[in-house]
Amino acid sequence: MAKRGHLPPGGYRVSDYPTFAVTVDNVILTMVEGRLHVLLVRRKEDPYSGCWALPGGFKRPDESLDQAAARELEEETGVAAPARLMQLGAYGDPGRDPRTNVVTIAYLAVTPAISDVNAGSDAADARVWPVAEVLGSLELAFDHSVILADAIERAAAQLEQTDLAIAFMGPTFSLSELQSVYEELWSTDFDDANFQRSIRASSRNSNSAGAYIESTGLHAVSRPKGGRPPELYRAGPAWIDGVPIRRPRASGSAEGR
Amino acid sequence: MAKRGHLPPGGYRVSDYPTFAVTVDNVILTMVEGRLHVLLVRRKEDPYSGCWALPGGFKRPDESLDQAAARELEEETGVAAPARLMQLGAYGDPGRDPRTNVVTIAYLAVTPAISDVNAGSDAADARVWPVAEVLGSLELAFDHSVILADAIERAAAQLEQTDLAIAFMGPTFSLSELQSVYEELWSTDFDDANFQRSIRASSRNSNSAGAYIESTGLHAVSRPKGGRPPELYRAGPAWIDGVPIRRPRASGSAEGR
DNA sequence: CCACCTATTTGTCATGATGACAAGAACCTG
DNA sequence: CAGGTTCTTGTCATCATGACAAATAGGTGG
Repeated sequence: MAKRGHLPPGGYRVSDYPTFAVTVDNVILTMVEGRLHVLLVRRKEDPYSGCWALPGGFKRPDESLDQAAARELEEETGVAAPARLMQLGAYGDPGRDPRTNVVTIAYLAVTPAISDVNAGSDAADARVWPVAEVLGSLELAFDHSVILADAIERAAAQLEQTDLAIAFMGPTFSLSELQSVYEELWSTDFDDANFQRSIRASSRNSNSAGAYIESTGLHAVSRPKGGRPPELYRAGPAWIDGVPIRRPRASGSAEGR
Repeated sequence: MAKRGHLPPGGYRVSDYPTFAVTVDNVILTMVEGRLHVLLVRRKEDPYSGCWALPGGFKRPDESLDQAAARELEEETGVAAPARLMQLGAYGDPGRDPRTNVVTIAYLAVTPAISDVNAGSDAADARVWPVAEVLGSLELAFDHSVILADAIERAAAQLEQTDLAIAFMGPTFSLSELQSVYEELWSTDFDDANFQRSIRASSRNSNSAGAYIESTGLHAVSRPKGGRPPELYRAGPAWIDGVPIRRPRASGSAEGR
């Protein structure tokens, strides 16, 4: 505060104030064989060289934070930015980057299974990892483990409020694929019959613009292990808000993750 | 990207990358006579000198973002930081500050009625404003109108997930005071009887650690206009999650705010 | 003191959502 | 075709919610 007292009247010089580097980091979640995965890159340079990290990089002055996030994602992994790249939060603890003062803005998005991931020039490698493995044993660079944990929590919360679960799906999908998303992120186990009933109920949103999901007339091709081929659905048009399905509240003791 | 190609092997100079000023801004919401209010300060210096703005200021390198938010709030308004100062998001569009590249991290908190607000040395004035008035006619500095709108939306969403509504209340409160918080932020009108039933139901959380609210034996003193004096409640101990009351979904046409 | 007003609280009832579970349908393999 | 797997339809009891009536506990004006 003393500083400000010495300022010339009518303004102050911005150079009196500390400066920071601003970066963006992306948490890209996807579902592979019913398990939650996250897209990571292996760092090529110090600090944390060789370490796995969230794809991200420095913001430029002439772009918005959202644009920076989308650009860095594509540059480092070759993955096109999903439609809804939502801001997760800012992380700026002193010392989180050993070099200098860095504040990072974390972004969260969800995609269908990613076909090809290509490490950009800044990264030594890039691939999707099972989240359970990453949080369990893998050491991420910086405070990226914290960011990842926050992202998963946020994604789980969003499932109840928005149609985020659909973003995990491809152009068409079965209800059991959709069910696995909710079950994985909420660590719950739905009754198949009741799940279908609830989802279909939210798609009969008589009032709203569109339904949560729409039936295509199609059925999936049968798979080696057998079972009745499921009906295929697609995302409903312009579904905005409402509650796709309600998250069961823990009834007994506390629950971990 | 060309830049990075010329870097010395084994590292890079941070000075090659653009720097930013990082600020924090606080949205402090409170309820005055049943209407939502927000705490603002009048700027003393350029840019936007004389304009009303969210209380905030520059982050220092040796403090966390949370600490910076709490410090700036107290410095500029004399208001002690509420217990739960939660991060709202980062705003970093190019040109949002005419001086230089500034990224701001917005915080959101809720307090009971504030007794005394005192403009700090950086501010010409400080007081609470009705939110309806601010969003309707008052021009805020920078992009603070956008931040405020986002904050209100977030607060409304949090009402359904957490016990945030209690943070608007003083040490003891009546259920109709609590009801007015939900009604104001959700633009709804609850049936008094049903509201009480729902709130009391969430306080009988048999399993969880604590109840949402607890009954004190007391009753409020009667007021000039008459009416049965309401029973007084206090916040329940360590209520964590669950759903205090469910937000009614819009049934008919679209809704503003 | 009594009629009348206001605000809070308790109670009733019909409806709709949810959880548990049974059973049928459509495909696989052997 | 028997038996296994997965998806789908149906039933039933229970619980939460919205609408509404009525009782309670205070005020004010005559």
